[in-house]
Amino acid sequence: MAGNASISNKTYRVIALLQALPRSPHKITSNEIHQRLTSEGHDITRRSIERYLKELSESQAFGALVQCDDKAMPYGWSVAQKQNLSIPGMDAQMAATWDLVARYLTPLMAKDVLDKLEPVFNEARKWFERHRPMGKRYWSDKVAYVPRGFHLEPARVSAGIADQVYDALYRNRQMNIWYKDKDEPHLVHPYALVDRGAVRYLVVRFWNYKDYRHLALHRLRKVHVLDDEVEGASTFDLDTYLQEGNMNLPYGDSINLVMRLYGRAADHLYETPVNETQTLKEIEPDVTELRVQVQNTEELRWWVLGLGANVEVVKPVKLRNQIKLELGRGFERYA
Amino acid sequence: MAGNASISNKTYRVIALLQALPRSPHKITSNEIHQRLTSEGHDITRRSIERYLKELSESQAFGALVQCDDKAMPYGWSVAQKQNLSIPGMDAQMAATWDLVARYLTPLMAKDVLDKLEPVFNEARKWFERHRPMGKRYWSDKVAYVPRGFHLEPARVSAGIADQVYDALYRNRQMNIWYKDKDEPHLVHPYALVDRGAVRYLVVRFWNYKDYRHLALHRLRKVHVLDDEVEGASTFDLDTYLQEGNMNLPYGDSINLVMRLYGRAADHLYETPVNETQTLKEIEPDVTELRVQVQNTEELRWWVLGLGANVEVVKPVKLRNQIKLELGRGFERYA
DNA sequence: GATAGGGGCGTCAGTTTCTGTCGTAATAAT
DNA sequence: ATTATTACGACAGAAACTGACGCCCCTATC
Repeated sequence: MAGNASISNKTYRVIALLQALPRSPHKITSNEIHQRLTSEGHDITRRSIERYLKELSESQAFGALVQCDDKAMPYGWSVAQKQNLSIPGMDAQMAATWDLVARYLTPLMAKDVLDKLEPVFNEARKWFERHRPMGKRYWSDKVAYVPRGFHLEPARVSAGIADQVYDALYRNRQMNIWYKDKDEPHLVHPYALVDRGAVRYLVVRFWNYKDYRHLALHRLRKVHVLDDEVEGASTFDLDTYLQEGNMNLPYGDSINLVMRLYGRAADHLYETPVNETQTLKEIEPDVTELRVQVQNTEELRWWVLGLGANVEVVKPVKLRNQIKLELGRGFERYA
Repeated sequence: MAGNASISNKTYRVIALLQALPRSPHKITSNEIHQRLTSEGHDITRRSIERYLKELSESQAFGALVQCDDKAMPYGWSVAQKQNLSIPGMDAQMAATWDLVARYLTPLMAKDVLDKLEPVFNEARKWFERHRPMGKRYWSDKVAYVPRGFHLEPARVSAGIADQVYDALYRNRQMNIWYKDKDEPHLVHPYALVDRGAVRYLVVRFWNYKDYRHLALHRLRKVHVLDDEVEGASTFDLDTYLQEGNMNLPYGDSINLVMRLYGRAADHLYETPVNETQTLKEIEPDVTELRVQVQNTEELRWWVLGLGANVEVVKPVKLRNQIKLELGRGFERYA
């Protein structure tokens, strides 16, 4: 034991080892683990690591947590696909929370992202399974999540593509991409990722071009990450890029909205205000006046239009006229 | 060592111990841990557990993971507030995924739920911190999440209330609640939780009443879980309850919607279809016909209205007339 | 298909560390 | 005041862990 804080305690070594393991289908050799642990300050022989791995993979203690692919000779070790171990462990509250998170995210996020979260959700599900009160209703039968708003299907991103894109983005690497049905790869420099809920866009610059382009992730057929660095990565600033309106995002001027709400239309705003600047005043029976400072965006217009005849925009006049015009033109469609 | 699979391996014992620890501010005594591990099949003395706890709380290995409250005599052990340890450990993909999940959920979920997830998000954040490429842009500077739809603030639920409600619901326990500004507690039987995004409702029956009521979680000021069982918990069925329209949820008849979309309004439906029954056909230049089978709900009408003059509902005639009427009445507001 | 470099694993013996037991002092509970 | 619990130091036998070494098998490369 040299002077530094080298750890010769099996427990710590094993936990560090477990943390070094990738999740299947990725895998790692005992040699790589050895290097990694050594670089983390553990003073340990490779033999010990081999022993730990063997023991863990044979133990039933945490249910086939550690897997070994011994088909090819440098064995590949990994954590089983769906297994997960959290510290602190699950309890009722946490399992309920994960259950809720799963419900929230399932309609919202792309499949490939959900797949990554699956092991955690699975851990929560298993907790319920194990602690299921006999003859009683299951937790998930007691909870419903019914989000507001109309639901559209998220675009599908093939497994593995997103991983590589994230990797390139994270490590500032150029990449070759096969886009849509083009056969030729294109060399691009990735700068940022913009998630619009259903669709994720990658902000890139094509080789030899100056301008930024936006690629929808689900249109990438194949990706190959290169070793060359992205040029100018440190000068690109996503915030200002978005603020400049480059992606038609809902950034608008701040306006002081005054709106009349009829009937029960205002009810939900008491529970869930637009933001903290909101004030509501009942100016006559069944008529409530909303005043709030908001961004003047496309989404705001959707929201107002969606409320239909239950609302009337008073100010700003410009927005009032826009809404009026839109309603009028819409009505004409049906004439 | 008796005949059964009792585990006398420190590593496994310690991991089991770590999983038995609650997260601060909850805490557990060494005696309780002993009971729990024993019931899980570990054959171990309390002394060993005490030794493990001491060792873990003094070790720097996982950064003050285990805490001890030694102010009062049966010491209270816990996992530190923000600490978390996942197996398998973080990698770039997973950290990026958690970062994204945090972005998705932050505007969506109530504060108390987010607090529970904080340690995981924190673990991801720390991973980025540790693997930050020198002088390079931070991961979170490369990613933006800009959800579609107009954002309303989720209602606030005080910390601890939700925990107790979940607990009562999970364990089928009656509870006393202090609702809104009423001073008196009410005895209720909780049956289910319905999450509407911004607001969570608890389906309960008040003591001595037959009908079900809905309580918004953020209106509960205080909760006291009792030891008495909920009556009739096993006969209550949330699904049918909701289907019967008891909560004005967006469950509607299935209809075959035919709609004309003008200009670029149809574009996003190619990327993010309504559902798998959707078909799109360009019937004339700049006019696309959408056919899809959907639930005829309030949210559908919001969506259609929100699209304003860019769409025209063709069928069903009933919906067409509703939309027409709504647009007409809306327009009149501005006359 | 020969050969070299690794990788996996059996063995061993010294050493470390782990464990249950017991005793004591301090702390809560009654 | 008295009783039950708890924390913790000490100890010694037992268990396990470890690094070293060497053999054999696999794989890649020529």
